[in-house]
This record gives sequence, structure tokens and C-alpha cells, in this order.
Amino acid sequence: MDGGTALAPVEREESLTEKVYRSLRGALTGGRLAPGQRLVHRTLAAELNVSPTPVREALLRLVSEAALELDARGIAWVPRLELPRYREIMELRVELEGRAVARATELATFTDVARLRDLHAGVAEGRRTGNAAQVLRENERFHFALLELARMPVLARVVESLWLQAGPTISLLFRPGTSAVPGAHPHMDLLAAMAARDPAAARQAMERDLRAHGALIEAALERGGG
Amino acid sequence: MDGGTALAPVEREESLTEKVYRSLRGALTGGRLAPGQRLVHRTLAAELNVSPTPVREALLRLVSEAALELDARGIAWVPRLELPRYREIMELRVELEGRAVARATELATFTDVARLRDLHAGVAEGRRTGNAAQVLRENERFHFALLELARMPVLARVVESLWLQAGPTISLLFRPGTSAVPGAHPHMDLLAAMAARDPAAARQAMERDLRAHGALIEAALERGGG
DNA sequence: ATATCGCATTTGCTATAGCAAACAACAAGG
DNA sequence: CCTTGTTGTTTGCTATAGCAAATGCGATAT
Repeated sequence: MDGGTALAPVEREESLTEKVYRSLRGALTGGRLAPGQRLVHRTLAAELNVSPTPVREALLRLVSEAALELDARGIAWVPRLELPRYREIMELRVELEGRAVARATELATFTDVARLRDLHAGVAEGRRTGNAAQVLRENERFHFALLELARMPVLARVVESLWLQAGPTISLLFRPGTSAVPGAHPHMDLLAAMAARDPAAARQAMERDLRAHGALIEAALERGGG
Repeated sequence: MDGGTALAPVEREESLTEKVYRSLRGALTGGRLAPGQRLVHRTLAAELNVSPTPVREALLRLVSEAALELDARGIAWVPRLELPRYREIMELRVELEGRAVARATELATFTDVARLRDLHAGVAEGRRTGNAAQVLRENERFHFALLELARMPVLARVVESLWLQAGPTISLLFRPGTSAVPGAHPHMDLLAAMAARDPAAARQAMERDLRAHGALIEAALERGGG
């Protein structure tokens, strides 16, 4: 019985808690849960056809990641992001994702950069067709793939958490039409810098990318969007 | 009925989940839970005289904060910190706590700095008497008070999470005697810089402080402590 | 019309129960 | 002595039940 050495280890199928968590996470970053929305665990459980227990666990997990908050009564809800807090999140993202992209530039192979180029194509297509949801979704994939390349798991986890905190507000306020920044998309500069093995330039491109997006959201927040 | 306006709002007493969470958190940073230790939720519940549910919730919360991990079977355990990951955590702490102390220096009043001085006295006392647990505990209070002064809640939360990830390993390996760095304690330089309203100097002092501690742990990890 | 009281409902929190998979220990066989 | 099979135990996961506090609503009184 040794033909088995070629077999991959069986994947333990994920728990219900995990499934609910992923579903909620996707809803948060995908803009299907708006700031202010309340999430009553029993109600959600009924909708998802599971018992309240795994739903409650998933909600508490999101609370511990600051993606949700509990009101005075203990009911989970999507927090409204005030401008100062949004700015703080963006400052941290600039620093941390900047670091990550510099590191990724040192480590990335030609193939890695090519893959990133493919991912950016999705973003570009969304921009052309004015599909905000697609832009956000593909942009997220691009950034997370980049984070992966940096081989900094602790940092990556922090950025994911920041992403999740800002996600609902960004989804609510982002409109791709508005972001017609002159010149090439910062992602293109970033990819060029990576191909040229220039970590500092890559970092600067990342910073421009984040600040360009960030400025749009800040403007909307100032108009009273939060 | 307006005599009530002077009353503080009644504090909703914390849930059992919260209590268990705090207890475990303290055990992790206080060195009462060593890397490798397994935490079986039913057993723990029996020891704490509560039902398994809140214990399970507290454990899952710590898992989501990367303070604990789940093994293949789903049992929570205190992860062993490999050197690269420890280094990554320290790099992030240097950046983030450095940022925080620079900001705190801009915002802190004379009274704030005096309070920090008091907190450092606890650290100094622990050093004099060779009480490792006291040094770690008071050092934590000092750093968190500093974070509070920076008014950067998102950053503070991230640092707390990093602290928790490194806590068990630090507690395991830290010995105050070893850390007889020549010259004044970096905290003293830091406090002087804050009093002088010099954010850059404060940041540098923080970096020296973290790297001095960090070097001790790294040395112990290299000797095979993890 | 407004305020107040009371009751039914909602809802988070904790405890308990049952299941299934993994594990451990021990017995039987080679 | 080592392997194999069996059986009892451990343990995470999910569902369910009951409690208590908060809430909401309607009735009643002023």
C-alpha cells in the first residue's frame, strides 16, 4: 500500500463557523453590508439555515478583528468609519503595504510579476466598463497577491484586518468614474518598478495608488457619506 | 427626577467569555502559558467552573488574533515562535510603536509624562530586584500607556495583537539580569525626549528600547529556546 | 394628546446534549 | 517482539433550551 505517497493530504472541510465567517467577510468587503447595518445572530442563522452557535462565533470573530462592533445590548453591527479613523487606517496601509511591496520587489520572480499583471487586467477591465464592484474585488486580489509575495505573514494579517475595517465604507463610497486620475494607473508604475527591481520606486507607486484611492473616499466622507 | 444627571452610566458587567478571554490573555503575556501548551476547552471549562461555551468562544477569539493556533484536530495551543516570525513582529513593533511615540510626544502634557515616569519606576524596581515577571508586566503597562497618549486607536489595537503574539515567547526567554545594557535605560531617554518635545529623539529611544529587548530574545531563540 | 404602566417579544448569554472523527490503550495474532 | 484489530475515551462541532435584560407596543389614565 505505498501508491499513496503521491496523494495530497485530505483537506479537512471547513466548519460552519468558518463558512459563515467567510460569507460575512465577503459581504463586508463586497459592499453588501453597509455601515450601520445590524446583524442579529438568530435571524442570520435562520436565513443561512444553520443553528445560532456558528453564526454567533463568526460574528464574535469579526468583532475581535474590529470589522464589526457590539452595541450596548451586544448586537453586532457594521461600524461607521469617521474620517480620522479612516485616515489612520490609510496611513497604516501606506506604511505597511509600502514595506510589503518593497520586500516583494526583492523577492519576486518574472513569473510572479506576470501574474500580478494578469490580476491588474481585471482591475483595468472593471474601470473601462465602470463596474465598481469588479474594480474593488480585483483590486483586493491584486493587493493580496502582492502581500503574499512579500513573505511577511504577520504584516499580511494586519493589512487584511485593516482592509476589512475600511471595506464597507470604501464599498459604499467608491465610484470608479470619479477616479479618472491623469496618466497611467499606479499599478502599472508599480509593476514596472518591480520588473526593474527598484524597491523604492515600487513603494512610491504603492503609496500613490493608496493615496489616490484614499483621497476619493475622504472627499466622499467629508461630504457626509460615513 | 433630575438628580440622576450626575450619575455615571452603569457598567454592564462583562460576560463570562470576556472574563475567560482576559484570564487567558493575562496568562499568555504573564508567562503562565508556555509555547507548545495545549488548551482543551472542556478541561479548561471544568477548571474555571464554567460551561464549555464561553471558554470555546474565548479560545477562538485568541485564535483569530493569532495568539493561539488550532492543530489539525482543532485543539487550541500556544504557537512556538520561529525566529523569522519573531523578527517580523519586532520590525513591525519598531515601526508602529515608533510612530506612536512620536505622535504621543506631540500630544502629551507635562502630567502625562509624569505619569509615564511613575510607570517606569515599576520597571526599574523590577530590574533592581531581578523580578522578571514584574519587569515584563510593568513594561507592558508603560508601553500601553504610551500608546494611549498617541490617540491612534487602530494602531494601538495592532500593537496589542503583536504584543500578544510575542508574549509567551518573550516571557519564556526574558531574564532581566541578562539585559544589563550599559548606560541609562532607554525609557529614560524616551521620557527626556518627550519632555523636550522632540518626537524624532523619542522615536529613536523607543527603537533602541525595542531592539535591546529584542536582541536578548533573539539570542535566546538562536540558542534553541523557541 | 401625552405620559405611564404592563405585557409580549426580541435577543444575547450560558449551559447542556449528541454526533462523529480522532486518538489511545490493550488484546490477539504473526 | 512487532503488527493489527478492536474498543473505549477524548474532543471539537453543531444544535437546542432556558434565562434575564432590554425593547417595543398597546392600553389606560390624566
